[in-house]
Amino acid sequence: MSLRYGLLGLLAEGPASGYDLARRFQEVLGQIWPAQHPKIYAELRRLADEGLIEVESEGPRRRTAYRITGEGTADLRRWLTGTEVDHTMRIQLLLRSLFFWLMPPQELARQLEREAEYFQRMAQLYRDYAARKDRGEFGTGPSTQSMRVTVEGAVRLNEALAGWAEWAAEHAPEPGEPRTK
Amino acid sequence: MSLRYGLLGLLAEGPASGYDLARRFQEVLGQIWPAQHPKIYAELRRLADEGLIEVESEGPRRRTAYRITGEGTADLRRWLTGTEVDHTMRIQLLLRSLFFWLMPPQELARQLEREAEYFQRMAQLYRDYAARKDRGEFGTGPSTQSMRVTVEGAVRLNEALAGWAEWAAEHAPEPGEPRTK
DNA sequence: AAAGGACATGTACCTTGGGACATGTTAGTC
DNA sequence: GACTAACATGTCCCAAGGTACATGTCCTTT
Repeated sequence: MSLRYGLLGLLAEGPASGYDLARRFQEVLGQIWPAQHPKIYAELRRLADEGLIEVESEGPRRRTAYRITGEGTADLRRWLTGTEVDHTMRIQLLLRSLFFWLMPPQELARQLEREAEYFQRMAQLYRDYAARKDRGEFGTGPSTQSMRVTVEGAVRLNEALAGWAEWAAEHAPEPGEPRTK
Repeated sequence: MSLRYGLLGLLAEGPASGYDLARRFQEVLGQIWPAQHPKIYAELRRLADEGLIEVESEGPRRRTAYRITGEGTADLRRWLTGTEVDHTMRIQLLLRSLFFWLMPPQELARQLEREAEYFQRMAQLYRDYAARKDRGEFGTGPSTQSMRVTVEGAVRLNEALAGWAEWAAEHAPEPGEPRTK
């Protein structure tokens, strides 16, 4: 249901087409909550069928922009305030880290370095985003303030993982042999 | 494929039954990489069919313990060193945070407080785990050292999210109205 | 002796997510 | 006038994940 409410939430900021929404998912939520366009278009049709959104305008190239309805807003608010937050994370690298002891030390060192770089890069990307936001580049309305909070979360998450990858490189486990027999 | 390699990796530490594996997934990986028992038993059968694991022993109550084979070890190592790490996260709370501006301020404050508590609690849980590990309660072998690294990651992640939730409460967005029309 | 709880494994179904493939349009540029 | 990039929407199928339901065993406690 998260994709559904993600779309509804983005539409609460203003009308948008499936293409717009796919781009915004990619930009802000690429790492946090990825969504492919086929799923987005399908969900939009379902939302429209249920009356939670409606067609706002039709443009060139079959572009169809939607707008959230009163019912849609109510449903979204119910989700936000009335349902439990799902705390599952699925961080594949952390799963892999359980098995670092099976990797050749050199290979492990190389991988951890690359990972640290990756998370540093992502953190910087979100920090830049936050700076632009703080300069007022995206306006100062409520939804922009919300976005700022989200971006802060992304920065902190990536920083934490970057720091961890560096720590892990220093605390790398000794290589070992599996108990095959 | 992650569940598959998660199981293979846990079996590399020593023989275990589906029930054991389900418990260990729950204990260490509950938050990081959840796995339900139906999926685990199904995957174990597939792994056995492919010769990556084999039956080690059969006990009371149909208990069937598996052991990893040489092929299984090779396959696991190929995964660890030869495939790209998947960086997607799917943190639902961060998705929700984009829409905090649609929540009544009081409700939002309450939710953020609960979330901060939750992440603090989880961080503490993993810190305790780390402390027991450092005291040598689980041995000192390579796989235990690996586990220590994983636990450190879990601690840092939860601390980061707890800190963020507190920060978010102080930087909560003004409530706003969606553009229904 | 009964009952409850932990042990142990499974089937079935439904939802979600990801990737491949397909198609056509409009605007800009060389 | 031809080409290319970005715009824009979709179908189809497979893989992965979650939940409900089902079944039976062994041990401990009352």
